[in-house]
Amino acid sequence: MNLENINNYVPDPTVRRLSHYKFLLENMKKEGRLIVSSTLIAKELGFDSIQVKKDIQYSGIVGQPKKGYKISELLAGIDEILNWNKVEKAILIGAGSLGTALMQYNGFKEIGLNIVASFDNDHKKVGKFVNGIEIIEMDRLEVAAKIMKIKIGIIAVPEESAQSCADKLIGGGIKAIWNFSPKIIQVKKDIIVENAQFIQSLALLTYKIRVNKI
Amino acid sequence: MNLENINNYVPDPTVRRLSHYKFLLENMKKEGRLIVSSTLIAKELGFDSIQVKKDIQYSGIVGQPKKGYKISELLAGIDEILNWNKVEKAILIGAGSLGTALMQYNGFKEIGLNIVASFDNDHKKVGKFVNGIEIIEMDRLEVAAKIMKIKIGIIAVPEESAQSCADKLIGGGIKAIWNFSPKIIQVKKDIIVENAQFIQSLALLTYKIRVNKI
DNA sequence: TAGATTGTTAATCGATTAACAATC
DNA sequence: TAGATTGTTAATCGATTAACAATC
Repeated sequence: MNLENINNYVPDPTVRRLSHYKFLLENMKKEGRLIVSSTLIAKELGFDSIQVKKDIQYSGIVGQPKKGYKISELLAGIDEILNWNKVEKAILIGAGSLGTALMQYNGFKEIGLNIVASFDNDHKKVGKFVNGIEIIEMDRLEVAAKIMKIKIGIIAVPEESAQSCADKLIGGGIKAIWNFSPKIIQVKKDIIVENAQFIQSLALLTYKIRVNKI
Repeated sequence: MNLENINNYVPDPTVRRLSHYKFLLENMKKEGRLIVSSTLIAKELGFDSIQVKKDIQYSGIVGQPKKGYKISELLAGIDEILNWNKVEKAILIGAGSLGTALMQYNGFKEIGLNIVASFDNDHKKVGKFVNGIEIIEMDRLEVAAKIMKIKIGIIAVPEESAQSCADKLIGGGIKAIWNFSPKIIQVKKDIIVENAQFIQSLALLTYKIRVNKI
């Protein structure tokens, strides 16, 4: 473990929950609320209040006994941990239905993820724009990624081409890959890979259906 | 904990990994391979071989020392655990870009999830078909769900309407919800909810980018 | 046989949960 | 004040990892 980062370590389950606190707190802020207790967050999200308190500890934000935490401070703390207070450019591979859905989703900008271009090898799609994002020929990926100094690549292609896409992204200097294909990709260990496969999530759902005899 | 199910208990992280073994093993089967060792599975997926061995134990499948496990037996065991050997009907709410992507994806049928209809309150979309799936008026959801005896509902609508969609699904007799909206929905405790929010996954990616100073 | 792999039990690690004093 | 909530330390729980005999 890297000693320099030891104080920044946050468990993965906590990171996942923090993303939910973010959305809840943004809504509360919009409604004009200023202070929130761990009890209320827990109640709204169906979590345990002790767990919420523990999660908040990682942000370093301190609250006031009897009152709770300042929502603005909590939001700033969460954005800091999740790195959502900086804008990061990303490119997307695969302008199929899933890729299109990702381009259409406007929520990414709010948390600092800016999809600047997409790539596809279907010539019918090349040159078109989806939600302001151009679809570019696949062959130009590596050069474009290098010129734009992109660090994040998003893979939204079928299983068969996921590995070759990952190789191209890495060839283009990408450091982090968000993989939506069901394929586990092989990369050098200095490349960060996060799998967003919803098949994993479906496996949990169908497993629970069986166990609960529904 | 339910004693009747105690022998069927499988940890969530194992369930997630099993879904990956499934895809890897299906590919190996296609290539004509009959036997596989935990070492090879681990190597292909970047997992630990001891962990793979442990995961396989949950399926009850026994292997042969020195040789490994029969791929066909492993696949049957995984399908059994994940409940992927039965066909389950599901309905989808929200025929936007994400809903469309889900309807276009043909991989669900292979694991027994059959999306039989989708619902949307946009009259321009109602009556159209996406990949053979009809888009039906929202008002007809509850009655349709009851008639078709649907147990699984998929939510692919914006955050604001996620809760009301969940209520409608439950009103229609649905027992399990696969939620793609960033909203944590409130349900009675006998309803199974699985969240497929990719924002959670993005949080992990951007967190790792910060910690690794990429 | 030798060596790789399985099967199983034990040790370790880390996240969750509990407990409780301090605080406003 | 009384009581709810924070902050922090300890206990528990469960998943991962290690160890090793059994096996072909």
